[in-house]
Amino acid sequence: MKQDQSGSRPAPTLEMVAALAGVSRATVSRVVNDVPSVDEDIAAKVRQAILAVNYTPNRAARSLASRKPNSVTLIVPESTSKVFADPFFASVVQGVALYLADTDYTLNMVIASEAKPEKTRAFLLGGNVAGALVVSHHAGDRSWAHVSDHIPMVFAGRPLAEGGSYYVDVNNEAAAEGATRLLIQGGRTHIATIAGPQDMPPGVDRINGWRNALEASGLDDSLVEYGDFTLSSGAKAMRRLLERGKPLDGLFVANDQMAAGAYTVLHERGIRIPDDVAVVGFDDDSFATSVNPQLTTVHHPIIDMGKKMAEILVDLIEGKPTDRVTQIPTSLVIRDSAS
Amino acid sequence: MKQDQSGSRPAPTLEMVAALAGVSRATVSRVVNDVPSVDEDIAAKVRQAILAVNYTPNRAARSLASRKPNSVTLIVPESTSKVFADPFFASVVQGVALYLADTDYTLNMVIASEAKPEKTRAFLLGGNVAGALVVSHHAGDRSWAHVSDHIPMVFAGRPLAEGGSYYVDVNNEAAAEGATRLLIQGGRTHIATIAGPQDMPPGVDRINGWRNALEASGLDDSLVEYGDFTLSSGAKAMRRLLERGKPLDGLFVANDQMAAGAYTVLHERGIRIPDDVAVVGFDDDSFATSVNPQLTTVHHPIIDMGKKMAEILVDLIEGKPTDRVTQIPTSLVIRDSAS
DNA sequence: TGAGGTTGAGAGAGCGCTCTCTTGCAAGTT
DNA sequence: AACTTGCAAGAGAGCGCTCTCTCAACCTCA
Repeated sequence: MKQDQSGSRPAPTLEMVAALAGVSRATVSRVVNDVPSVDEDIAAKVRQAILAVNYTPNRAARSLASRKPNSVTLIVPESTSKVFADPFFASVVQGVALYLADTDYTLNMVIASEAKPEKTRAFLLGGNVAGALVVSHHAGDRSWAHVSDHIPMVFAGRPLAEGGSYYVDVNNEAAAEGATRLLIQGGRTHIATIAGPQDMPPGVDRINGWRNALEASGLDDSLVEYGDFTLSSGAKAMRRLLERGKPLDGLFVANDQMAAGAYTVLHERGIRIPDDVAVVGFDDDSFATSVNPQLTTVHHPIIDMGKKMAEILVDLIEGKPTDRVTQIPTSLVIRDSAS
Repeated sequence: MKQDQSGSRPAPTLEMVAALAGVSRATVSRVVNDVPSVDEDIAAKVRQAILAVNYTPNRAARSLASRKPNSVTLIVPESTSKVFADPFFASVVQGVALYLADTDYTLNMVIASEAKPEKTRAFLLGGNVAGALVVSHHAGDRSWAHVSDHIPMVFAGRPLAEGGSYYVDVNNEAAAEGATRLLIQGGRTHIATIAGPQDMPPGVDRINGWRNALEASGLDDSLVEYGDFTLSSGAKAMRRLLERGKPLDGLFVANDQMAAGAYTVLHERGIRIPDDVAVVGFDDDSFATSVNPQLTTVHHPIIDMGKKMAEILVDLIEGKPTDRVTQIPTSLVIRDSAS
């Protein structure tokens, strides 16, 4: 438990391995980097020496010598980080970290202060970072345009204003349409929606999907109320929907958290789910299985999204041709609130 | 939007700044590192040159030359990362990142694969990292003992088996005791608890706090049921509590998520909160304000915890004397479920 | 005025790697 | 036998910094 390691022996270097194996530094470097043109006998001897001294390459030296950074930054705008009470953030990070674990890139994280954005920008442009991932509620923020001229960047979610940036997203519109179609197929004819904010791409896309499905079946699409993706806003929207006094037997909610809010109001009024009103949510987060009856919802594969973002970023860094927009497939999880 | 920057001019170096300012590289280095013994006129000229070429120090070179890493790693065991549906993880990261933003350390994140722990260990011991923070459900996992002999480490939460490691935590026991005392002061005399798992320190400490408060007032402490911190386990525990058929007018729940589960059962049975049963939770997470009536709960300052962890780690790295255990103060947030 | 002291800037040797270039050697060619 | 080829290993020059050492310039005081 000696936390003081001031006097600890320094980490073994390439040089030491070379000396032990009786070869040159260059040869050890070749072995470490899997350069094929090394005699197998020699390579074996080197590998043994590496194990013997427990050698690990020094990343700083490597980065310096090769003239390229070996880390990738995940940026979370400060305002966004405050809102992350949902598992979205943790899951994206998880996906990203899992993918990068198998590469030579290290993941670092930055909370981008809105007060001094130059600080983050300087960090990114200082040549210390090979690329960046942005997880933001205001995806595609124009403020990153300048940065993305210099280093590869990949965004989580479709930017509100498409600007040629690389991003990965789920097909919110198609998924919402599918969810609504389930309601229609279940025989529901008065289908409302609690939509998300219309200044966020998922908010816009999900309501459009709902509308598409209704139009395709010639159903009424006037039963719309808006929330802000929070539980309480979902409850309020549900109340407003009910106060309209119109018939209502199906409900598509733009995320599970608002659906949980809607549930409380429905329960209050003694409206049965799914008997009186069938409900479909979106995201398949912890709320979906927390509520009773369990929520039928669209599964949003966030970890996969993180993985894909990392994959695309690495491809970009290494100059591989890559599609600018990537859609991750969703699936409808049928539980008890609609089927 | 040119993602291809292969031909972009290289980042400015110390050398370039020195040339522009007409001084030596060493002098620029002094200015950058705030060494006092530099003539103010010259320093001003250098600063101007730095601005002119938009110079940012190369972290790899710095780390190499100074022979010390400039990054700190946040480790999340794979098994833990899967469970992080709660905002705990995101908040700790946020706190850590916020603190480090004002230091010269960069935060990097690793998901420690349980399958190949040597990989993480090699990374940490390879001399590439100045220190590490561990956020785990099984805090104080003995597997880190070897690592902490070599680099400073700080854990989130008290390890189950105290082993001399540095950690920061809230005083779970005292906080739980205070929460229970509120119930007693409110005149409740039959106070139950839904406790957490007894193989996790918060689970143990919180039930102990509850018991302490009851004993101090000579009340019965037999009304205990256990959950695993999930919503559904809270509901089940509540059900078991009610099935005992004993009088019950107060309830302390070891976290808000289980409290939310208990709520659903209480509502089902028509038991009024707080009129029939007053409820106090723990954590003050999003569940506390999602439920109706809003939950009186212990505020768990997770962001502060992250900040403190980072602060202690940096102190450790820089050799400053530091307390081994740090308790972050909690506060009781009085809402509607008990007062 | 000159010895000794102080202060501030420059010189230059690395830090641990990568990578190009060169060298040495065995095999193939005439 | 003298030559060219081909290929694997070594030499050595950096990468952009830090930091110690050295030295010039200026002070101070007898």
